[in-house]
Amino acid sequence: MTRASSRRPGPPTRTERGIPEATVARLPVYLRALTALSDSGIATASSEDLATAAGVNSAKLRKDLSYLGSYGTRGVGYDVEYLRYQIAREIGVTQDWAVVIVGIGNLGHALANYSGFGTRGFRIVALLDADPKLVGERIGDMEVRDFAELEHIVETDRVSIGVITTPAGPAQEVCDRLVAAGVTSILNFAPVVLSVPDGVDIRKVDLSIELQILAYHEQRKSGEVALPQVPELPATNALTPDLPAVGGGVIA
Amino acid sequence: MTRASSRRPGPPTRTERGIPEATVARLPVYLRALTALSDSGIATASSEDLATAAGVNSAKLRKDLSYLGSYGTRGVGYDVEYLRYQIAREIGVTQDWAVVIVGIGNLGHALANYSGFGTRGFRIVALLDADPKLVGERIGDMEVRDFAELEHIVETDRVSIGVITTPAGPAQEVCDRLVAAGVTSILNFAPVVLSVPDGVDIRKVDLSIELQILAYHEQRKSGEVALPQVPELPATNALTPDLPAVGGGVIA
DNA sequence: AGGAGCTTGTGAACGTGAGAACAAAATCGG
DNA sequence: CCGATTTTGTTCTCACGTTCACAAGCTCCT
Repeated sequence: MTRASSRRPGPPTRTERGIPEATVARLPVYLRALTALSDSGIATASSEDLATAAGVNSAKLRKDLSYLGSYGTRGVGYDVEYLRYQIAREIGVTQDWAVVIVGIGNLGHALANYSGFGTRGFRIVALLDADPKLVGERIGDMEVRDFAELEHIVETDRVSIGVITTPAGPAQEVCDRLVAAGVTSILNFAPVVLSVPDGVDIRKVDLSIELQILAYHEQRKSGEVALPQVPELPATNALTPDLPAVGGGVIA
Repeated sequence: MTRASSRRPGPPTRTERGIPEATVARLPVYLRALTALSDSGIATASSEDLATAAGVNSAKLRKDLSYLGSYGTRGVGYDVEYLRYQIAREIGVTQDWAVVIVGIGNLGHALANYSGFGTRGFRIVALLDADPKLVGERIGDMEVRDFAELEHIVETDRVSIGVITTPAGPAQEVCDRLVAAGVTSILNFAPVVLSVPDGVDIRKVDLSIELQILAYHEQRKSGEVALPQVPELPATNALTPDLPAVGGGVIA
């Protein structure tokens, strides 16, 4: 090889204020486990204890925690309260995040009623829907407001997180409006791929995809035998004689 | 080294009826994209078209599809209907999977009403709850039945997939009952880590974890400045002076 | 004070996944 | 019938994530 690629030469640059994404995704699980231990009156826990409570293996847990700093004590373990606070701070749930929910159908209803929104650290500031028949309806101690008020609400309440629980159809438009209004994190429950500009984070929760993944594994459990493998690709191009129908509807 | 470990010596054993997990998780997305294209009357699509519709890059899509077989035509692309059928067959949604939903609170209600359960291939055969006040209530064209009927229903309707939408408390017990009754795939919405024996697949959908992941990234967007890093670990062991409260409640 | 016994934090090996790049194969125009 | 063009399928390389294994460090007991 002649020339070194454009890699930075210095040290491995570990922890350059960068926690691996896989670790970030597990921190909330650890936080929940610590809360449960704390509620049980347990003051100290080893990585083994914590790992069991969180459903991971202890080496992974230790490595994950090591990205945050050295919060344990060798020979002893971790102080539950202290570690809990450190993780909460790292995630950012020591402060309050304002959240809007757009689309008050069945799912939107369910989320609006979700006590405390599952976790402290998040505060629903508005339930929005474009349907005039829904506007004004009371859910818990909140009232459904018109989607047109979005921009005003986002600015006033400094909303940075939006939850989309509309059907697939209007989801992209709702998403664009949210982004234009200044929302920079979106949790999408609608069964579509949303596109957002750089700088906006988006996460997807999709029931039917989860079910299909389960079905895939289920399929090769029961049988264990080979499936009716590849029914031979038709001659060349005269495809689609009459394949069995599958799926259908935009919300497939 | 003296003795070779118990690794099979043969060829790389590629595609020994094993599709990478990351690919399996994307197949449902491709299926949905193909359905959308099909509904738009598009008969043929290139990997580029498909990748755009699915929100991935085209090299990844081609590699994913290659695990299923050679279903494309070089210089042309993929036949939408044909590929859709092949993916559906691979996932297993060409057959019908019987599903029970346990826990008919807000979320259970929402899922029960979810038209067609999002995708063909899944059929809700029962809504179960242990609360006598809920039993007998009609939701859509179904009636809530007593959780005690679980074993009978699972056997009669050959249920292999269970959805848990109870609160965190009873979730593990419900899970154990499902497994004992013969359910081998579980989709868990309760905010707890469930333990299941080998051979049972479990997937988790967790709103508060998703929100916390968004919060983490949001936190280092707005500031971009360093956080009030590590407030110095207290002397040695006299921890927990009075850290700010965070979280709380078992369902944290 | 010193050694035994735990438990953390981390270096190194391994496995999986992503993306670039290209050869193989099909169509189409002349 | 042949070469240009298009697009797939696949190989190769790199980055990321997981797991093992062990040295460093803390506590407790003698």
